This record gives sequence, C-alpha cells and structure tokens, in this order.
Amino acid sequence: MSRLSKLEQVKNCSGEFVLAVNDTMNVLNGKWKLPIIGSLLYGKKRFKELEREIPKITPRMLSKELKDLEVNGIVTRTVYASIPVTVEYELTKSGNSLKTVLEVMVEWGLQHRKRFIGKRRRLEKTLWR
Amino acid sequence: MSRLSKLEQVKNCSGEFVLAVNDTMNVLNGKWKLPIIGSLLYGKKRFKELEREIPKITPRMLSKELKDLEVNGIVTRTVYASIPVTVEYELTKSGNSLKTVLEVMVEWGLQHRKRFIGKRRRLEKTLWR
DNA sequence: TATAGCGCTATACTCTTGTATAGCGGTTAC
DNA sequence: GTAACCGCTATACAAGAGTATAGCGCTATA
Repeated sequence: MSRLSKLEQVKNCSGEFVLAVNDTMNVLNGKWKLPIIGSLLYGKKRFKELEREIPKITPRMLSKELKDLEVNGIVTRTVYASIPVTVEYELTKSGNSLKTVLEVMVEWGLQHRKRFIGKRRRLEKTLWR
Repeated sequence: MSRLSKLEQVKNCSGEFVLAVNDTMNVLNGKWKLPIIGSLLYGKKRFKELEREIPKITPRMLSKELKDLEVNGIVTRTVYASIPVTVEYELTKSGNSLKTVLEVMVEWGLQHRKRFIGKRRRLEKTLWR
C-alpha cells in the first residue's frame, strides 16, 4: 500500500482508497443504476419486467445500464434456451451488498436535509424529479 | 412518509429515501468533488492552495465545483477584507460527516475488488486514471 | 393473417460535463 | 515598470450521457 494517508490519496486522486471509492461511485453512476439495482434487490427480473417497473426508462438505456452492471460484476445475465428465449438479471453478491452502502447514503442524505432545511428551501438539482 | 417500502421507492424513483440517496450521489458527483472534499477534510484551504494540491484541475472547474458544494451546504466560503482579499473554503458539518459515507464506499469498493479479481482483470472505467 | 409480446439494436439528436486557453483587476516584490 | 501572485471569469470546443423513435427476428394467441 502507498505511504500516503487515506485522505492524501483522495486529494491526490491516487491510491487504492480512491480507486475503491470510485469503483463504488462508478457502479452507482448514471440516472438509471439506482432504480435498476433497487428493483433487483427484490430478486431476479426479466428485461420487460424491469422496463415496466422503472418509469420512463427506454429499452436502449435499460440495455446499456444492465450491460454496465454486468461488466462490473453487479448483475448476472442468464439466458435460458426456452422458446422464445428467456433472459434473467440477478444481483451478484457484490450487487446485494450495495444495500449497506445505500443505507449509509440514505442516512447521510436525511441528516443533511435536516441540517440544511432552514438555510435553503431545497437542494439544487436532485436527480429524481 | 410514503406507503411504499424503501426498495419500492428506489425502483419507482420517488420518495424520501431515494431523494436522500440522490442528495448524497449529487454531492459527490463529478470528477473533482472527491479530491476537493478530500483536501478540505484536512482543514480550511484557500483557492490557490486547492488548485495546487489537486493535480490537473483548472481554475474554471475548481470554481464551479466549489460553487456547487457551497450551494448544497457542503462547504462555506469566507471572504476576508484583507488587502488583497483572502478567500477561505471550509467543510460544513455535513461536509465533514461525509467522511463516514466515504469510508463505507471504500469498504465496499475493496470487498468488490477482492471478489471480482479472478473473474476479470480490472474494473471498467475507473474515474481516476 | 394480424396483433401483441419478448429482448433487444440502430440512428440521430440534444443536453450536460469537462477541457483548453486567455485574460481581468488588484497587490506586492524586484 | 514589469513580473508574479491572488481569485477568479469568458469563450470556445470536445466528449459523454441521455432521449426519441423506429425496427429486427422470433413466437404465441385470436
């Protein structure tokens, strides 16, 4: 491991701690990752099921985001040779363990809102409208 | 609070839990937020100090990101009427408490890498090169 | 035969993020 | 006076993320 402290690594944009934070950020990044992961935390789902469950997502984005998540080891894609083919998406162990991370983020977000209300009425630019 | 469960809120892109996660995501979002916050976790800093500490950031981006952070209650900007003016940026209570969140993200990231190595050699698209 | 569902892909566009480069008005040091 | 530091802003551009819309090959149902 590097001699730099954790915080020094952060400000220097280098080191395994920063890599780790950024892996996490990257996995959750983009408008649709959270809804997809949230939906899959309930259990495996098929493409059309996800499309129906997640309001306003286009098949193009769903396909792209699922590919991202698969490539980064967050979901598995299983094709069954039924006729017509069936495809199922399921969270990996890593994917499921994101729940803990999300819970901490919820906690921080709620606390921050509590502190922040009274100073400003709303947070700028919330992703979900 | 909504009748929807936490997870239902996530997949539906609605509800206070999702708002909370997204506040958190939004605060950390962008290429330079993490280095800036990381740097400020050491204590207050002036504009040029940050510019020097964070490799390759342009004043334009530093200015913009600091403004974002200020508007969202993560840093305070204090102007001292010295000659010439001195400007100091400092983390708010919310800003400092992000440390906990970052630690959980580090933890998940490291675990994920451990699990993932052996399946693929590297994670796609790490933000910091 | 026609319609609908499945699991997508293709094309083309816009909108947001980030980069590159230059410069401003002020002050201090040589 | 001229060079350098401070705390930025302006302009122009490039790249990436997200949207809109259409359609593919397949099958099951009416």
